[in-house]
Amino acid sequence: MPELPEVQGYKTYIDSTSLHQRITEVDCRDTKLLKKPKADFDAYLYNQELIETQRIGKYLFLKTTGKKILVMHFGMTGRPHYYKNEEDRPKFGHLELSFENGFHFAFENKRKFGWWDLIDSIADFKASHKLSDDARDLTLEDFKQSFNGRKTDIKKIIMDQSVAAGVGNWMADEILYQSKIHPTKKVIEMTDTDIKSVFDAMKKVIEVAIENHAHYKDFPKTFLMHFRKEGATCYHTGAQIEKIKVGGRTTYFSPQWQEL
DNA sequence: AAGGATGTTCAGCG
DNA sequence: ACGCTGAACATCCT
Repeated sequence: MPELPEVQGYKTYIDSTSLHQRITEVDCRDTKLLKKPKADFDAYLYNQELIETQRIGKYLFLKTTGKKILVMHFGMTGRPHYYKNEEDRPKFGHLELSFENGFHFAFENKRKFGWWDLIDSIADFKASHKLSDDARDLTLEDFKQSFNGRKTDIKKIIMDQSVAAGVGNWMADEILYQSKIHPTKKVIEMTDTDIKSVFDAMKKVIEVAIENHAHYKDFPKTFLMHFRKEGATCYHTGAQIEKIKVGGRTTYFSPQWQEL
């Protein structure tokens, strides 16, 4: 689930539930999800408050009253869940912060690909992870710049977090469907017009998805998400959606709509 | 019930 | 040094 629009929703959710409350406990059911020793999380979070969040791509940074910034990545199956009663703790809430008001912030993570870390600087983190500006804020100039010297498929490029932070597998398919570009189109063969249409589609997909709270069923009828499965019917051409692998990732596209 | 999964990282190769 | 590929990661869901 969590690509840029989902994580944006998580940010809004956390902002409206979990800020400005003293942390009374840091609970960890599986230390593999922590990039630093559990003792560090206790030392830097206990008795502190979350004060502000910032999202870059799929990463969420939580500034605290303490000396460190808490970073979360939701992996493939993560989401936050704020609750009060112990019986409501989610089954896969492997990490959790408890607050003075008796509520808990659970970090649900079914497949355990998500993690927490503690860092000093968002700018340093962004640089060391080679993250581009968040795709929502990215300029066409920077986007186009990233294509220089690359010889691979367009889908791989837009999923590259150093090109457009926040774009993941479903968004990449949606963006290419909206821009009528074939996922294995080599970027070196793309015209400026092609690149701009991908860029514009990316912006559109991001905003539409955020407006609809990443709830795919509410997306416009013309969005691939409604028929993003093998053999489903393309809204525009009536042809069958095809499934292929691009850069190791399952990819859905509409053959006549997105011609090579 | 085996295979696939919306992500990231890293080793290995050219 | 850089870009690309494929595997690994841990585990649940279909």
